[in-house]
Amino acid sequence: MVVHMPNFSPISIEHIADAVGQEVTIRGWLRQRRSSGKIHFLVIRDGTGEIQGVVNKATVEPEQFERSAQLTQESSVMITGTPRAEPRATSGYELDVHTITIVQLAEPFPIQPKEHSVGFLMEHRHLWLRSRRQHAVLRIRHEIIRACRDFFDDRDFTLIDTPIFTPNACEGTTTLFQTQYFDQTAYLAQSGQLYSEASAAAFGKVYCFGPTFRAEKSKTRRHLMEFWMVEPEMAFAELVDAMDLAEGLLKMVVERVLDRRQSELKILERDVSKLEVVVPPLPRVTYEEAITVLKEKGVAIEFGDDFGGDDETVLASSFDKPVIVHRYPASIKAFYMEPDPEAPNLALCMDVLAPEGYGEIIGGGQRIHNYDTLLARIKEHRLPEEAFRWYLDLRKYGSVPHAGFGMGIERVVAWICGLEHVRETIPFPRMLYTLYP
RNA sequence: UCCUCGGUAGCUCAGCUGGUAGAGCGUUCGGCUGUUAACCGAAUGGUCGCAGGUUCGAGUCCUGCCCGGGGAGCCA
Repeated sequence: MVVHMPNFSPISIEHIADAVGQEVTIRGWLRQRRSSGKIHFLVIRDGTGEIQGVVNKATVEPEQFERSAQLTQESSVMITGTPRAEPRATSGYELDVHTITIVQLAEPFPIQPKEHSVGFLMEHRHLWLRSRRQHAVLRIRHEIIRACRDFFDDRDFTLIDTPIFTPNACEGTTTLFQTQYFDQTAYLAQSGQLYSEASAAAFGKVYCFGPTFRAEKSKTRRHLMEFWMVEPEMAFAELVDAMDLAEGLLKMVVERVLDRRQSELKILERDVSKLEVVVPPLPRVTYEEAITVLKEKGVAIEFGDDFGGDDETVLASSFDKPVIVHRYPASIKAFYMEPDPEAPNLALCMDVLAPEGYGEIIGGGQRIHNYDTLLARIKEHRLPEEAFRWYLDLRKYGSVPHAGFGMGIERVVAWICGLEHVRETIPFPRMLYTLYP
């Protein structure tokens, strides 16, 4: 199949403004064709943008006009023509088409420019990715991931990736995907944190960024079975350092998307004023204060209860930016949380709740650095001591206070894009009972 | 695991107290020189999720099962 034309180098549609008046070739797919008898309008997308091509029967070769009449939705094409500014076009530019090369004439495309059910679209996720909305969401996802990496790289964190096959539960509470690792049982990682703690003692400031797996049968708009998490961990750091870091990270992520992805936010019809207010300082409340706020709003909750999805929404709606909630009761948090020296029943932990009901986007805190305290917690939680031998070792050889957190990428993307459901924030979502495509 | 809603044409849906299966979009053909989910005319389209049952007669009523949407718990 020929995809190179001898005399023209292809240009991407996002740079079409630079080529006004010159003959150029674009390579892409036909989003839509409209016809008015002797004039055809071809909407072409190439992954960077879209442009309407005009094929005028009076000015093109008859065989070119015939060819444009045959084109079906999503046919792959190479189109040579001259771009010009056009006030009637939605993108501001149009292409006067001279020649059309059909790379492949597409069969009838399942996804039409009309409403479809979520089930149908998910079944055709591999094709749905071509839509304007999905394209915008995934470009914003990319921008968010790039902002996270830049944030940590700029602050001298070292990227230390953690394993996906693990011998045991990191936290022991959530359900893990079990698999065979030759002749022994292994589990897919639910967090890189414990390994990041080891890395932090070697590199000082580290982060890991990878997929995590939870086999919980959660069926809500906030859950996926496979999702991506960025997890920084810092040696010589305490709870307040983790909170400061989280605040800085969120600031940078939101700033970057507002700065570089305005057109995508517009496609998604996101109310950007809700994002523009996300500037430090973020409100910080203790768990106890949060319980008081909830009680004042009439929520039936008592000190010691964990927040449900609705509680998080009520709490977050009291603020117009993400809110940091810290010092939860140790009893409802993971075993490795450092106890508060001023109130040993509390943990030096924090969660960040996104506004507008998007829920917990960050969870973390300060880790136990004392050997005896950690061993006692492992026993209390009835965790297999042998499996945690290496983790306990970290408390024997130069242990220091250390802290970090994990940020769930899909929830952040859902929040920033203003989406109803996290399933659109990842190219191929893994959901309860849905593994195809 | 529990609660709840749904499954009818390729897609989105309508189908009343049981009585011959419908529309729009798509597709095909024809018309139209500025369309924006174009428009106009014609043609095309069905194992009513599956299996039983009630009935003269079931898309419609009953039972069981399968699949999907939304939510709860749990979590990021």
